[in-house]
Amino acid sequence: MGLAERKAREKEFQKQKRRTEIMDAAKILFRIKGFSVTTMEDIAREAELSPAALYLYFKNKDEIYGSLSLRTMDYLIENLEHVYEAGLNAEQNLNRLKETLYRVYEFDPYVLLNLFNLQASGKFKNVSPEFLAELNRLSVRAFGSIRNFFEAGIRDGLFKNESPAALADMVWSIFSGLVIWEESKKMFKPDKDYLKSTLDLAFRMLCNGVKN
Amino acid sequence: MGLAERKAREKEFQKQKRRTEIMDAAKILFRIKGFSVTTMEDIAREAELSPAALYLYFKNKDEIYGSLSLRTMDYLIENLEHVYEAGLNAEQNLNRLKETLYRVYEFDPYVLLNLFNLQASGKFKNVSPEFLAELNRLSVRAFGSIRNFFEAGIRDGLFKNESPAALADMVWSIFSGLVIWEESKKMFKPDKDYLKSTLDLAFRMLCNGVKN
Amino acid sequence: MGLAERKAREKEFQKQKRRTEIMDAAKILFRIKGFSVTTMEDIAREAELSPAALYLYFKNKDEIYGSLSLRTMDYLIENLEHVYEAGLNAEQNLNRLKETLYRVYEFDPYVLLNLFNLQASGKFKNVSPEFLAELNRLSVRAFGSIRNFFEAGIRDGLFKNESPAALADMVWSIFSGLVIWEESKKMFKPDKDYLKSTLDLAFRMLCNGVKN
Amino acid sequence: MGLAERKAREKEFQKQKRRTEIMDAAKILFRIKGFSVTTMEDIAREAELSPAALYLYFKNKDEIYGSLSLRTMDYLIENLEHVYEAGLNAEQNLNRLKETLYRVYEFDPYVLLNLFNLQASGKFKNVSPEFLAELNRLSVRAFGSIRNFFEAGIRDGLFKNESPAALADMVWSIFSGLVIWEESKKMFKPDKDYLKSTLDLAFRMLCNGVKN
DNA sequence: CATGAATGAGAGTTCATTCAT
DNA sequence: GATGAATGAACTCTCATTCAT
Repeated sequence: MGLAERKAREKEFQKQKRRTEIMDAAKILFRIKGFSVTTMEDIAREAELSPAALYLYFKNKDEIYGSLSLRTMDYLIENLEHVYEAGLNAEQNLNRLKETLYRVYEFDPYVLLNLFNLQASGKFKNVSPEFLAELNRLSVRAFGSIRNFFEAGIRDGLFKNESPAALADMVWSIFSGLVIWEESKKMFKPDKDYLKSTLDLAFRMLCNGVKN
Repeated sequence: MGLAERKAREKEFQKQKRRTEIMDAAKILFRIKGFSVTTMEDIAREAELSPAALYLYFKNKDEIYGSLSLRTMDYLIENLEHVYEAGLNAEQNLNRLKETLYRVYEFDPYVLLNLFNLQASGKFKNVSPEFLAELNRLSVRAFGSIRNFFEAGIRDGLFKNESPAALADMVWSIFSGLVIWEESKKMFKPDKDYLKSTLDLAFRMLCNGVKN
Repeated sequence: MGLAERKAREKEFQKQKRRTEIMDAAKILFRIKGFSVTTMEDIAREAELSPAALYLYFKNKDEIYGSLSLRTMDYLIENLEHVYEAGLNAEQNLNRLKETLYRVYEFDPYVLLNLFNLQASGKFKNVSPEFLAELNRLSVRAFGSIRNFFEAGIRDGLFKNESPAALADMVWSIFSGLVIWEESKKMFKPDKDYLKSTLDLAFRMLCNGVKN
Repeated sequence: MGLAERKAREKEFQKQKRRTEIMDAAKILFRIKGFSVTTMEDIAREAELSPAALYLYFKNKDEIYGSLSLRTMDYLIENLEHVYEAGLNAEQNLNRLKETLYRVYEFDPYVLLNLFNLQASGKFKNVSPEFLAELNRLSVRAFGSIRNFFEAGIRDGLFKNESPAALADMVWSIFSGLVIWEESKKMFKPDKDYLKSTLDLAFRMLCNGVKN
């Protein structure tokens, strides 16, 4: 009993590890080359497997992308859930939001961007409606968390009385815009990382604009 | 000479017109479906031509994308060149910047986004180094215009003494982030256009943050 | 008017000719090798085209098979419709039926056999339900023609009072059984054609059994 | 010697049992889906083994099919060998033939059909010439048994003086034609079994035609 | 003995691109 | 100048088969 069980767990663990390896390989390539330009062979080479092996772990290419998106979404939601902390002031809370967004960026800098863009488009032929619905549900929830952040802040008198949804739109846009822009600059000077400092600046400006 | 010349000019004009038609067709499709998912046949159908005819006006698919990018870049630069106007206050000048960006967005909402992202990537196999260099030159110049805007504003005491380049980064990021985000929302509710109002809000916040 | 129309007709004719060439190539190969073993490249080679060219004339491999089946079905129905002729005796009418079946065999010896077998199976992934329904409709009609033949013969007192449907089953079975069997013998001795003589014998026996 | 030998025999027995299980699994699937559409994984699942295990008992997929064919052939020959019984009349003897064929059909309704068809075709890449020769030898022998049946009947004055080979062809064709046709009807109405009754009818007609 | 994991070879299909007309 | 017809190259995906464990 003990042995068989441990072996089974070991197996499951190995399988998950492989899935993760493949997803990480794909993440890098999708980021560099884009989804439809990245071939299964590219991913396989990056993951040091044969193309056929990928199909042991994912049903098809779209599912790799899908799993990647869901994973990032989960991470995003998990991190956004408890950002706002009563008792802190406007600066401190906005800072917490900034740090959270930056953490998510470090986890997966690019998939996030295409996420919303892609979920409703006809681009994916092989993705199940269930998956799309799930993705949609998660993105609504993630966005809702940011909106709640501002709602709470306004309620507590920290922020100006603007529409929380509009503020959430704005923060999210600034964040993703920065990611795109700084990522593209990295292509010329791959070593430097401007994101952190530009993000700091943006939140400083934003803070001035939004706090009461 | 008169006749031959006029005919030649007429020819040239017709050719340019066709090129424009093709580019406009491609612009729409790239925006909706993405570059690599859009086929030459799609473009041809949209432009009411045969696929083969496209090759009379462009060397290949990448060149269509390239021309599109350059055209947008030209438009962007032209519009950004004289945004800052001495004698106006911070609000008024930022407003002019906002209007300009919005105008450019209306001209070409999507190519803009991928522009920087794509220029250095391996996505394009058939693009000449010359083209890439040209694109690079233009984007540096466009970005420089925004930087100049802030430099002038700071010199005139309108804006806080932040790094002009960082401010330019920020404005450009906010703008492109908003476009992506609002475009993706359009996929769910295609009729509404939130961009204008979110852009207004963002610039209002920004103004509070940046003005002296 | 005259010219354009003639050209259009010429075009259409060429297209039909190509479709026919492809179908004929496929027919030969499906017969020799079977459907799923025959590759698109096989068909292309036989039709002296590139594999890609096949897709200009048929949506996919299944559709080639489908068109082949429908064509044969049409031919079968057309031939079976007016076999029975009042005023002739049992021998003469059965002879007419035999000749008709033989003619159909010469037109398409093998597709016929798999036809019924395949129409209800899950073997075809890419075939539209409409197509399957059409195929079904045609096979019911073809079979009905043979049943009608016996009904009429029984009504006119030529044949014994057996179930017409059962007699039709029997005739059709004998025919297709003979085709399989004689075709398989041909594989060893490709030059001889036993079908005609075995069919003659079978109908002679049958005639003794069925006539009044 | 006793122990080692018994163990060896036990081993051999177990091995044969497994082979049989695999063949039975394959038989079912080949019948339902056809040879080339049935995958090794399908067979393994049906036999409750891993795909790799199949290769411990058979060299490859073709050999599974081959063994299946040989087994059916053996059964067929064994059953056909002593059908004719001197002293019985035409009806009774034909009845015995009919019952025998039906028994063989119940043993293996489908492999039988393709058997002859396949043996000489290019469908099998991995089948040894020895196997094909063996299969050929068996089918000649099986067919010879039916021919002998009619030879004996004609010699005894039971049947008309037709070519025994032609009569054998006919009987075999009718039988296999009926099986195909009734099997394909089963796809629409899976519950009913018309074969027995249509076979009865056919042999009744045949008997009228062939008996003296 | 049995299998999970892996893969090479090849299938169907698509599409940017060419070229004779 | 314009295009219908054709194709080579590449892509996604499948599956019979192998092999370390």
